[in-house]
Amino acid sequence: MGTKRGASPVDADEPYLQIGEVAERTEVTQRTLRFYEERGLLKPPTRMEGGFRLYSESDIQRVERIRRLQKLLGFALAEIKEMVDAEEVKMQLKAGYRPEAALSQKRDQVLRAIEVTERQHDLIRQKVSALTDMQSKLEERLTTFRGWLEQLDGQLKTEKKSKVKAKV
Amino acid sequence: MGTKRGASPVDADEPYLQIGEVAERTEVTQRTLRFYEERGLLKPPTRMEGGFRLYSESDIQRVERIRRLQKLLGFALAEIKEMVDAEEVKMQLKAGYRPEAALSQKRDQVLRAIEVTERQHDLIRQKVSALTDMQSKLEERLTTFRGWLEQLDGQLKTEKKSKVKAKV
DNA sequence: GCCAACATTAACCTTGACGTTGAGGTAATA
DNA sequence: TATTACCTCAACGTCAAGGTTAATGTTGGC
Repeated sequence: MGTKRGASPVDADEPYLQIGEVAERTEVTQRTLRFYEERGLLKPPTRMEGGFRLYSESDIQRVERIRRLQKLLGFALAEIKEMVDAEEVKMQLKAGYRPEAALSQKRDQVLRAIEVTERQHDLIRQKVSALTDMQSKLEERLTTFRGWLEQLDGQLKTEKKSKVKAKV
Repeated sequence: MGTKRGASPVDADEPYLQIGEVAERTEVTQRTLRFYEERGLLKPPTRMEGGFRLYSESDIQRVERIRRLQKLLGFALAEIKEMVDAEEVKMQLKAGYRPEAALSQKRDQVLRAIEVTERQHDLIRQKVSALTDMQSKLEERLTTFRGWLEQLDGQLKTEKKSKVKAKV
C-alpha cells in the first residue's frame, strides 16, 4: 500500500546527520548552514532531544545545489531561495502530501510554482545565450591569436638569419 | 606622419567626454566609473588642465562590456578585469603598435593572451554546461507541473459534481 | 568676473554573505 | 568524569561593490 516500501535502505530521507558531518561533506562551515537556515534556504532541521540539528541526505543535496547555483552562476541567495522553494512545492505535491488540503489550494500552489519556474527558465535562457555568444567570441579570438603566433614565429626565424648576415 | 589622419571623424578614440556624460550614457554613476578605474577595469583616463577626466567612445564600450558581464553573468570584477585585459592585448597587438618592440616580446604577450583566453573559455564552457543542465531540468519540471495542473482541474470538476449530489 | 553646473578627493556608510571570537550551557561518548 | 561536539545569542570583523556626504576646485557662458 502507499508509497512506503518498508526497510528498504533507499528511504534516503530520515535525518541522522549532525551539523558537523554535513559541514564536512558539503565543504561549508556550520555557520553557513545555520545562516542558510536563517535565510530560509534550508528548512529548520529536525532536532534530537538536546536540540542538536539532524540533517538528512537530501539536505546535503540541497546544500550542494545551493552552492552550485551560487558559485557557478553568481546568483544571490534570495534568487536561490526562490528556486529551492519551487522545488519544494514539487516535492510536497509529489508526495501526495496533505491530502486534506483543498484541491483548489493545491492548484494555486502549482500555479505559483509554474510562474516561478517560468521566470527562472527565462532568466537562464538569457544567460545561456550571452554565454554562448562569449564562447564563440573567445574561440574566434583564440584562432586569431594562434595565427599571430605562427606569423611571429616565422618572422623570428628570418630575423635570426638576417642578424647573422649583418654580423658577417 | 604616423597613424594620425588629421580631421577624419572616425578616429573614434580621442577622448572628449566628461565623466558626467559617460555616466549618463552608460547608466552607471560617476562613482562607479572612478571605482572601476581604481580597480584597474578602466585605465586612468586622460585629464583636462584642471584635472577633469576625459573619456573616449571606446571607454564607453568598455564600460558596457563590463556591465554586461557583471549583470548577466554574475562575474566578479576581478574576473572581468582579466577578460578585459586579454582583450586589451588583442587591441594593442592588432594595431601593429610599438613596432620597435622586440618580436620575441610580442610573442610572449601573445602566448600569455592565449593562456588567459583558454582559461576563460574553459570557465565559460563549465558555466554553459551547468546552465543548460538546469535549463532542461526546469523544462522537465514545467511539464510535470502542467500535467498536475490538468489533473487537479479534472479532480476539481468531479468534486463539484459530488458536492452537489451530497447536498441533494 | 561671476555664477551655475560640473568635477575632484577623502572619508564614512551600506548590503550581502558570511567569518570569528566569546560567553555560558547541553549532549553524547569513552 | 572528562572530552568532544553541539547549542544559542551577541557582537564585532571583512570583502565586494558600490552609495553618500562634505569640503573644495574647474569650466564655460553670459
